[in-house]
Amino acid sequence: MTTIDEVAQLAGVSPATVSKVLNNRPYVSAEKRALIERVIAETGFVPSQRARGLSKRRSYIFGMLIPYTSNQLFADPHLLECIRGIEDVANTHDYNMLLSTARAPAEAASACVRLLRSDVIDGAIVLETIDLQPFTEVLQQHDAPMVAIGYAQGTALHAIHADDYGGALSAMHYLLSLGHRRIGIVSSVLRPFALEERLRGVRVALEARGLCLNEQLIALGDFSSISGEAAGRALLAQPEPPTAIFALNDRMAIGVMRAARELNISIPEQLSVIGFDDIPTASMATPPLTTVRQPGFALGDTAANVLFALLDGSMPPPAAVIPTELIVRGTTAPPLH
Amino acid sequence: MTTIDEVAQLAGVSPATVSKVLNNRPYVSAEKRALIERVIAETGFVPSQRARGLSKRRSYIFGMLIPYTSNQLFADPHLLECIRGIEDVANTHDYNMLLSTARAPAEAASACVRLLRSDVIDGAIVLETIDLQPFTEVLQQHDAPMVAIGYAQGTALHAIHADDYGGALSAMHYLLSLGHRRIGIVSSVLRPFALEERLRGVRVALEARGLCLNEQLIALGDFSSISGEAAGRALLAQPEPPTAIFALNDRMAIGVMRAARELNISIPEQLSVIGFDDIPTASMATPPLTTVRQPGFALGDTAANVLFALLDGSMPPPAAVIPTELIVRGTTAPPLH
DNA sequence: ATGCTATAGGAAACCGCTTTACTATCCACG
DNA sequence: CGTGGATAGTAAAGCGGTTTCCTATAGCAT
Repeated sequence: MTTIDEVAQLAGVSPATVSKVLNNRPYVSAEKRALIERVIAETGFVPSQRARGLSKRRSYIFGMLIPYTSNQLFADPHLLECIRGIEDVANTHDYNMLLSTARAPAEAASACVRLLRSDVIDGAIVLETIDLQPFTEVLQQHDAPMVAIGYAQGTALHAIHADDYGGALSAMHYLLSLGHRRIGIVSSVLRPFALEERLRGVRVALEARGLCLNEQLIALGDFSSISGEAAGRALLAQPEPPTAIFALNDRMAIGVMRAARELNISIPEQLSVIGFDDIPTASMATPPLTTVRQPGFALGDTAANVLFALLDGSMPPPAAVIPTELIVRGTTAPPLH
Repeated sequence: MTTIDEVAQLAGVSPATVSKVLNNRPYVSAEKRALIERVIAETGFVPSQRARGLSKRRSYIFGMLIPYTSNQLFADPHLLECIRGIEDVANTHDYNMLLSTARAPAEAASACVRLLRSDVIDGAIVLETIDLQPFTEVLQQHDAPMVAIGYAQGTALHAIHADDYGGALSAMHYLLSLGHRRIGIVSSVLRPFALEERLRGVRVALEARGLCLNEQLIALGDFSSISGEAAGRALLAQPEPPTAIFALNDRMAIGVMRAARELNISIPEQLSVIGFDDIPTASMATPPLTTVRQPGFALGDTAANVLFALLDGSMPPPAAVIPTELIVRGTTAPPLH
């Protein structure tokens, strides 16, 4: 392993000068700089992050905390996009990402504290599906750079989330404008705040037309397509079935489509379906699913950018909302008659 | 941030003594040890991994390299189990896991070299879906601890994989012993070596009965359930359809079941289906899927253990094969007639 | 010529912990 | 009673970079 001293010796300069070149700082003549750079290239020298971190008081690593319970959630292509966005930004900042999956909710915060105190990470991105409450304390003791992906109300964490409310609102507006009045909703038993916001969008859209959310037309799933299928079946088995179903995520929407097909209900003629997320399979379903796009990449991207802003000491806005977009495809049409 | 010197001062000893306590090493009297431990507890001191790593020449972090292309693969619950197994072992060794997703195949190896040279990681676990060839070079230059999850032939990497061959063999034996003779296979266009091995198991089982693999009875998918559905439909649409279908992963098997249901072919009466992996949804399907269990957790667990063996300098076996197990559930029965 | 500032470069301290000497006791044993 | 070996503890030298401070020279105006 080459060290900075070896490079210095080979170039006939002091390590201090090599350091200046490495951090491209002034007060090095063009010739020496070139010489040193050549030696570095020849030896393939790469500075040790350990040593560098010790002086700079940085580890150049941030933590990504995901709840292990997010088994299905992790499987969500949306999260993958998110991670891609985060990694993209991390790479441009020469940072690496430590993955920490917390089993129990309480564990997450203490694991995070441990990682911070032991200088393993400089900051963290937390998925809101982890209970964020314990993190408030962490922040107070540590004022470490931390951002949450999700709504993190009452936690002093910087929160980044998609415009769930607006997305649901526009999905419902669209269905209503097509003429639908009996609209089924596939929600979930477990209700992260994002879902709460989507439901709020649903309610507000209905109220704007003088309608209200009919409890009978709500079915519950667990985000999986299988649960969506069951929910769809339940809704469609009602004496007066809905003419449209808004599933609060794509996988459940795809389940609903499956249920409809098995009941010989044609989409979109007899039933309109809208999902939420715009996962890759949404556009590949038959017919392709109308849905609300949640830009995962952008979410990850801005979350990471906020994190780095915090690391650099600049004060980013306390919360960022990433816009969503209604993608109209083939599963929506005006109701019959 | 408390340092070891502060602790030493508070306890009235030298930092060297505190270090002995931290690494629980001998030559410290019981009283001093107790005293120091109390001070540590009171101050909440946690040693800095940066500094510790610098002297110990370790970072206590290993890399987990996954190809980003494994979009779907990453979504595979199986991989999740694997990661859980890895993390479990990592935790007991006080190691952390750095996640690095490589976009291009070639990128992976160079990213890995960078991480190793810059002392960010001490070793790595690589998914075999990454092209492992470039890693051989890395190993030669670096002899870093590295293990591959998968078959890594010709790469000098330590390989850990499930007994794909044996699993496929027993699945086929079972179908054949039930009396099936026309057995459809759902394979994949993309053929990682694991799939090759499963196919070999299929062939050998058939040959043992004097049969051979009929090309007509092979359909190709891409591991997703949607592709499995298409493949199932194709197989069942044949003039002389198979009486059993062995899908080389569970998600495609579930697709096959969906195809059968839509064609009003009852399972297991008119068609037997076997999958591979035993993902959680397999047991929740209706009827529950007969499949070959691939113990993801054990895979991750032993991969990590081999890695740590390498780190400690002990020589582990060059390759480890994790046994698979046929789980008979409700989708298999003797053929009709 | 004299001062003053900007540029180049290096010596050495430092980051926080580990480890290698090295010293000082204490105990047993011939 | 001297000697040797274990035990307890510490000072100081790393680990591999960065950074502060200091010196030397050059360029420029006075």
